[in-house]
Amino acid sequence: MLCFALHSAAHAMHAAYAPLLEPLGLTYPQYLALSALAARGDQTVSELGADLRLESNTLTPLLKRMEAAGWLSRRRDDRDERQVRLSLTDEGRALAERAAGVPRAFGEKTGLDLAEITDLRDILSALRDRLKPARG
Amino acid sequence: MLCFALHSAAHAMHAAYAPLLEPLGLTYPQYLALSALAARGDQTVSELGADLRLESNTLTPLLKRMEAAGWLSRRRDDRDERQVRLSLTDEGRALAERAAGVPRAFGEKTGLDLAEITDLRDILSALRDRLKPARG
DNA sequence: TTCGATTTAATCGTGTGCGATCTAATTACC
DNA sequence: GGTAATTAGATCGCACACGATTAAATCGAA
Repeated sequence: MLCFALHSAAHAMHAAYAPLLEPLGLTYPQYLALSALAARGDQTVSELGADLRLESNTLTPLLKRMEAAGWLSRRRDDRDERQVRLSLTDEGRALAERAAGVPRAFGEKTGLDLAEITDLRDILSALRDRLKPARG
Repeated sequence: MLCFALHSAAHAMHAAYAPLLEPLGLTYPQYLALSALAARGDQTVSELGADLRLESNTLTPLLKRMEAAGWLSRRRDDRDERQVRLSLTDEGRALAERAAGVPRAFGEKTGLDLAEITDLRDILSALRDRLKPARG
């Protein structure tokens, strides 16, 4: 069953990430949001959601917790007040830098070499996009 | 980033399964539990947890919902009353049969051929076991 | 220009997941 | 045989994740 292999591998990946993120005070989805904002700069909630494949009903409470932690600010856009613009605080950017080493530490845990990691990543990304195109 | 590819592929897999399971009234974890019990026969909560890589704090409420739906029974073992034995009802077995076709329908959605599916499944299972050995 | 359609977040309810803790039952050891 | 250690589930609190709905802002067509 491919489905269970995929499910349980993602599960194990989560478990492997947890001890790496726990010292930073981050959950895995928070880490993804922080990294996306650090990589792409300020974004709206929907833009971030398109990147992470998450809806506002998931992101809103997650982002509020990150705002309460002092890592980002949420402000209504002046031009279009329906949109909420997200920007990392200095503290958030500093945390993102500290978190930048985490994927390398995870890569070592996998026991795969760089080529294997790249191949697997591409296969999974293609599978994801076939199952669920971004913004669709 | 392998981690995001894995995370988002599992996410997309979930989304692809949902419309297949919804007519049966099953969530994805419930489908896994039902399939495991149908395949392996009666099990205790910990045995099922070892298969699915889940703890009792996750399984107990899930199994109670499935018991309330009439798909399985939970009974303390006579020999060792710490253990709870799970067995599918007739209704549960019938549902498991109806659900047996779901992986095939999912396989078609992936657009992969059988060899690709098998390869990917083995790679992911091996990765999972390296990250998090069963029962350990 | 105005009123309906669309877009964007937020809110609510349900269902996982897990760490920490609890209770009850069983086993191990002196 | 009695007490400590272990084991099996259950409970609690927190954090996602999503479907459905709501509210507000904006857009568009008659």
